[in-house]
Amino acid sequence: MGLYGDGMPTAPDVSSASAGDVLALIRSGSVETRADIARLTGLARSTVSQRVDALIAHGFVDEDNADGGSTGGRPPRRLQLRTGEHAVAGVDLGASHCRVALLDLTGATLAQREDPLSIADGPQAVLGHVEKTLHALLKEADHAPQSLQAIGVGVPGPVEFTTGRPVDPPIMPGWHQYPIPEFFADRFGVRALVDNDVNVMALAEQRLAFPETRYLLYIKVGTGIGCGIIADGRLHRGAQGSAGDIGHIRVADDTEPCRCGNSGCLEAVAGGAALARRLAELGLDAASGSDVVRLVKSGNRDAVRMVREAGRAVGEVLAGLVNFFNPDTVVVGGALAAVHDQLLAGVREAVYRRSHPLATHVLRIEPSRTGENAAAIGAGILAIEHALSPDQVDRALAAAAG
Amino acid sequence: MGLYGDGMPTAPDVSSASAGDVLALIRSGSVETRADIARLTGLARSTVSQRVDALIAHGFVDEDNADGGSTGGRPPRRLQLRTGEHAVAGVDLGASHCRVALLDLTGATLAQREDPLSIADGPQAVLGHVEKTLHALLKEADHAPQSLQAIGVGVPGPVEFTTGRPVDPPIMPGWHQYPIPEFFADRFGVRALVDNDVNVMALAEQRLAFPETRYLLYIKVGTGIGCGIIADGRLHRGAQGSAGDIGHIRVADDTEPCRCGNSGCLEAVAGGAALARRLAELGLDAASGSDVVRLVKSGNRDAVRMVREAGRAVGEVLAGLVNFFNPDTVVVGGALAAVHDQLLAGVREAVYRRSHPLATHVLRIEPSRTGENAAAIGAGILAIEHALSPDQVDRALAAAAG
DNA sequence: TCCATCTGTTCGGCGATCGACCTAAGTCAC
DNA sequence: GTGACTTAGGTCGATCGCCGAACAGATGGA
Repeated sequence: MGLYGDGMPTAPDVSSASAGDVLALIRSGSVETRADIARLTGLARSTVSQRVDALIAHGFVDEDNADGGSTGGRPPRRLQLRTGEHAVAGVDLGASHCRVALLDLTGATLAQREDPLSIADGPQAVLGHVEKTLHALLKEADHAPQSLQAIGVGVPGPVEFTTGRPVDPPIMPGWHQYPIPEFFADRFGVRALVDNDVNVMALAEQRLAFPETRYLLYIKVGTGIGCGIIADGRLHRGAQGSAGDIGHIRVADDTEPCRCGNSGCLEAVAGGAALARRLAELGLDAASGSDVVRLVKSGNRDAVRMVREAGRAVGEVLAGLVNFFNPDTVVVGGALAAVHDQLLAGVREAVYRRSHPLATHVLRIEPSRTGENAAAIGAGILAIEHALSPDQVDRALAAAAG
Repeated sequence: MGLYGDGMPTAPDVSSASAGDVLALIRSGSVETRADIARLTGLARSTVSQRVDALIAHGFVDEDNADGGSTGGRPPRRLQLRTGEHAVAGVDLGASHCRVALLDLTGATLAQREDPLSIADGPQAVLGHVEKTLHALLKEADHAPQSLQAIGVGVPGPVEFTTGRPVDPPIMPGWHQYPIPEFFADRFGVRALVDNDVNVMALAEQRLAFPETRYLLYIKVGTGIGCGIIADGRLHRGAQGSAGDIGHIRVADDTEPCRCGNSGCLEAVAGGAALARRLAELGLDAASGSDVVRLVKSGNRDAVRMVREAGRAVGEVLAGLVNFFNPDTVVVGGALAAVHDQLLAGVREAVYRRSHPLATHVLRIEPSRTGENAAAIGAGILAIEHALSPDQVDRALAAAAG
């Protein structure tokens, strides 16, 4: 079973399966041999072979000739996603860093690199850097540029997903309406999918760590606070693509002023920047969320208390979202999740106190299991799922045939 | 253009369209003639005719022979959903009422009836009443029982949609895990779809009043407060089917005790029952939400002020949900929406103060446009969309052919 | 060694779809 | 009016894709 094991967003459709659908079945791990496919889809074995042959001919599938696991008859030949030539890129653009990862089609990392880079330098500079880095990674992994199938990009601001353009991103001056997909189409000739960074982190978390869940919230507690939403196995982006913007939801009973002009915003109460500022006011050496983490790890009482209270504030808001959205899994990530003992205790405490029993009955609240390149991998997953979508695969086969 | 005019949840898929898909196109209003279908799907005109002929033969489609609207050539024959023999039922079970509506396949009401009936009488008594009522309505509308295609049911509590069974419904004693679909399958031989009443009201509102929107929240402010969620044109039910349960989200700065054991719950602050109780404490004659409405309409100052404040409380919570979910339309309905001038003013005030500009930029907050039988119609729509789903239609044609 | 069992391939048959051709039924220019 | 033009829809042979039966391959077990 591969990375996308049993828990594809939805079990691929089964009736009158096209070649692309067959590939989805193989990729999902629900079938391993031609005979499996015939049994599951109801297609004739001859038809299945035809589909599989086409997939093999175009390099989508590999046949593992050896080892069958016979059950008293001719041993089957195992099929699996071919990971040879193809690759995708996942790009994680942060406020002050840029991470680029080259992944094979199973999601495994072939090569990756992180550099400090200010997003405020603007699209030309930042994307130019990505372009150079990606070429370097392709060389490092010994892949031809043509092997690149698609590119996923996570950016720290709201994006109109269908066009891949940032819309009024607060911390990305110069990026408003910049056509990121066109930039990559011109350079690499492939489709680029652009999404909010928290969204792609949620995607990575669901696909890699919780493949069996279909309703997941990923809360990122870093400098600010955001939320990625997986509904029915797919990313929920909302009407304008700004869904999950929970940093300015008001926390009950708090009047902390926020840079947005309101007061009591979750971000102003529990965001890493706010905690650092308040610790600095106490005379401690803290300028950012990572300083807060350092202080907590060193056992500083004020920092521990503050993070715990931040967890409660997050939990207070989250309790409402759990009632509203009814997820089965909540994942807490971001820089502050590095001290998740303290943070999660506060979150759990508040959620279980305020949410309905029906909603919390099977609810899991867990720390993020994906590492620091979650965003890059999530962006890569976006690219993989585009490149291997049944539609896309069928188009590729039809184009090659015609 | 029919009830489901331009704004079906998603434009029906177009590639290699089956007969069911063709029907979906006709129903959505995106095509009106055979030639339209051929143009839109890319199918050969002969194939289209074959599909349409089958649909006509089985009574799904009618051909409007007259009037074409020629554009210089032979005038086309218009196609439309046949509303002749078929019908569906929509059942709205409330705490103390039962409404049954008989609808044709466009969603038009053929006959309907409402009776006072306590849901606490239990499933046998209540569903027995529905059965009798439905037979009476079929007779009234001069329809044979076999013309019934499906039944939709809205109940005032959480439901596991796939099985149609209520789960721990607080105000429905005796209904926990009761197999409602089986009851109707035994009596009428058709599929019954059971959902929460607020969900079906949201569905009715979206399909009838806001067909072009895909992300809608329907807030019902009645005795309690609940929310129906339309995401990407479909009902969002969450992991356990309890999504939208916003009555016990905490309102900032309020410590009103709630029957759930917590304090400051939205329902305890702004629910009709809570308002009535507080008005009664002021010496006014108020026992329920309808009394509150009466007092507001008669111009009672305390009642007006209280409803306005309730609107603010709803808006306070809604502001957070808008940031999180990013809908393009919010509809406020329920008994208290009868005085929506006061209620909506409070809601809008709070939402526009607390929500992000990006999320509120194109956000509409409007009173419900559907009347008091919204739930019954919404339940009926659930039934219609099941009966006319491409899968279901294809199955029906295949069964008749075989 | 031979049979049962399971996998995968080959190939003829069949049904669905296509598309060329034809008829129907209107508009428009003159 | 009349005929050219345009668009809608039907008819029918050709074609393509899928099915399924027969066959070949490859193993375990009697």
